[in-house]
Amino acid sequence: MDKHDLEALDLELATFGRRATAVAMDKKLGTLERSAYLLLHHLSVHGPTGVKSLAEQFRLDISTISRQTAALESKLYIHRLPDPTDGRASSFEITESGSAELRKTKELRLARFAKLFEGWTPDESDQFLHLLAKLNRTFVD
Amino acid sequence: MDKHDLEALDLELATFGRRATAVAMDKKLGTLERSAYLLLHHLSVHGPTGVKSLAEQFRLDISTISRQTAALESKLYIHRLPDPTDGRASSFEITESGSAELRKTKELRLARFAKLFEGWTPDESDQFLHLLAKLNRTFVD
DNA sequence: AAAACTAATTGTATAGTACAATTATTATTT
DNA sequence: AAATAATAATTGTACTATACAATTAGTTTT
Repeated sequence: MDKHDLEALDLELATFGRRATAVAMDKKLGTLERSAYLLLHHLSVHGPTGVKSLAEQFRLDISTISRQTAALESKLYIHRLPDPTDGRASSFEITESGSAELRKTKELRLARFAKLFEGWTPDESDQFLHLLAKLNRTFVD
Repeated sequence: MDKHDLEALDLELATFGRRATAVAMDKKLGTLERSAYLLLHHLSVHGPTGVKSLAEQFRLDISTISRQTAALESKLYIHRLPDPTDGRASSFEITESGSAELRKTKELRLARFAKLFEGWTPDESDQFLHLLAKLNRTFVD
C-alpha cells in the first residue's frame, strides 16, 4: 500500500470514527446507546458474562464496562447472577425487558442501515462487510 | 442485502465505532487528538475556513467546532483571520507550528496504519479504502 | 495468620458531542 | 432612521464514552 493510499485510508477512518461518535449520540436512532446495544447483543448471544470477560472481549477498560453494566442493571435490562464459587465475581444475564429493547433497537438500526446501503450493489456491501470484519479482528490482535 | 448480512454489518460498524472512540483517546498515537487532526488537515488542504463552514463540512454542530478551533487557537496551531466585510465572522488559517504538528502526527498515524494493514493484500486495502470512502460520502448525503 | 492477588466498583479527568441561551454584528423592514 | 429580524460565533449546560488510579471485598498463597 503506497503512502498516498495510506494517507487517504487514515483520513477516511478518522472521518468515519468521528461521524460514528456523533451518530452514536443521536437519540433518534433507537432507545439504546451504542454501548448498551453491543453489550445486550453480546449477552443475548453468549449468555451470562462477567465484567472482566466483557472488558476483554470488547478491549475496553474494566471500569468502562462496569459503569455500562451498572446503567443497564438500573434500567432492569440485565440482572446480576452472583458467582456461587467466588463471592467477588458475578455475571450478567439479559432480562426479558432487555431482550425486548434489544429487538426494538435492532429493528430501527437495521432499517436505517438498509436505507444507508440501498445504493450499494450486493457485491459492494458484501465486500465491505467482509473487510470491515477483518479490520475489527485485526484491531483485536 | 439480506437481513442476516445487514445485522452483521450493523454490529461490525458499531464495534468499529466503539474501537475508534477508544483508540482516539489513546494519547500514545500522536500529539493531536482526532478532531484536531482532521481540522488541521482540512485547513491545510482547503485554506482558511470559518466555523460555520467547517461545521457543515464535517456535519457537526457549530458549537462543537467552535470549541475545537478555540483549543487549536490557544495552542497556536491556527490563527484567526477576521472577515474584512463582516465583523461577526472570521476564518482560521493553519500556522507553521500547526503544519509541523500535523506532519508529525501524520507520520505516527501512517506508521501505525501501515502496520495494521500489513497482513492485507493490496487488493483488499484498495477495496476497503474505496468502500469506506463511499460510506463516508453516503453519510453526508 | 499474613501477604499477595483478584473481581469489581468508585473517584477523577478528558475528548467529543449537541442543544439552548447569549453576544455582537449585519441586513431588512417599516 | 429606528426598530426588527437574521446570522456568526461563543458560552452554559448536560451527557456518552473512555481510561487510569485508588479502593473495597473476597480468595489464594505462603
